[in-house]
Amino acid sequence: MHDDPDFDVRGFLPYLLNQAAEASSLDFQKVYKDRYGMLRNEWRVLFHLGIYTRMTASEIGERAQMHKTKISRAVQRLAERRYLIRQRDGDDRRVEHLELTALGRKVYDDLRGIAKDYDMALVEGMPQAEVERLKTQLEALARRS
Amino acid sequence: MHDDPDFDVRGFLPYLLNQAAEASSLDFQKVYKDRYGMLRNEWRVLFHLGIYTRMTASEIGERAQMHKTKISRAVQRLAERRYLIRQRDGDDRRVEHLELTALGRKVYDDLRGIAKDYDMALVEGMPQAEVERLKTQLEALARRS
DNA sequence: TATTGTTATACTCTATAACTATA
DNA sequence: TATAGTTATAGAGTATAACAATA
Repeated sequence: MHDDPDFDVRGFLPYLLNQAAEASSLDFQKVYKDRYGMLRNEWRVLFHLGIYTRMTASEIGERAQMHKTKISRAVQRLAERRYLIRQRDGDDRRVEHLELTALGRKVYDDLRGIAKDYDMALVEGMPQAEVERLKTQLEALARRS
Repeated sequence: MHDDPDFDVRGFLPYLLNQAAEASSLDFQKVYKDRYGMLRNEWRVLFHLGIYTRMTASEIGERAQMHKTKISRAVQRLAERRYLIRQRDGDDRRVEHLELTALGRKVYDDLRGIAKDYDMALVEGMPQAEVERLKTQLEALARRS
């Protein structure tokens, strides 16, 4: 075991994923931070609302695999900045429906455009089919465990 | 741009990488934390010393893409636990050479064995060639930007 | 009793500047 | 002046328990 040659920890998947995630996130992180003063979880909530239009915190939690406390704080800050509005549900008053404001949508559109360019630059020179396979594999890993 | 249909932020690579990294790291994190009270950067320094036997902090920094302050603190805690020893360089007394102790190597061997099993479980059912390609792609993304 | 969302708290992780001791 | 490594500090990110309001 001490001399087991057939496993190199440098190729340990969680390690490689972390390195790749960190390196690939850095520049984009600066964009939503410097331009809009947003944190990562706020960007995540924002883009989910950008896609699904109207969601509750619980729904975002399921989709984004985020704990409710993260969402609660992200929503609060996004509401302060007038990027979203909250509407109490009429039937179940524990629930809040969330939607982007016009301003929030502008921010989303801007960031989505930048994300798109950024994404393309990351996989530059990589055949489209490989990109698709990579993303599918990452989705599978994210769901696993 | 508002209605640009050809980019779905859910497939944004930094996002997918982060989700996959986080999900895939969780269980293993518990092992080095609960069993040895180690933090992530300590595990990283430990396994680099496990592989390269004798390194300076700067060398680890280059290999692992870690800032010197992270290494400094990780080394300190590993030294406190007697997992490594530090030796001043004779020629240049600013430099310290780091090596695992017998205890440190035991810990490394244990964690490496667990990492191996863990890694295999993560890619279970995936053809070996695809695993290799995935890891190569992640290494490339980690080096980029 | 269970669920939606909030608040409090502690810990982990990162980034940066300022420092020391050597060179 | 520059480099190897340390210390201080603030901010970002996570995890968990306890809570209020509602069902």
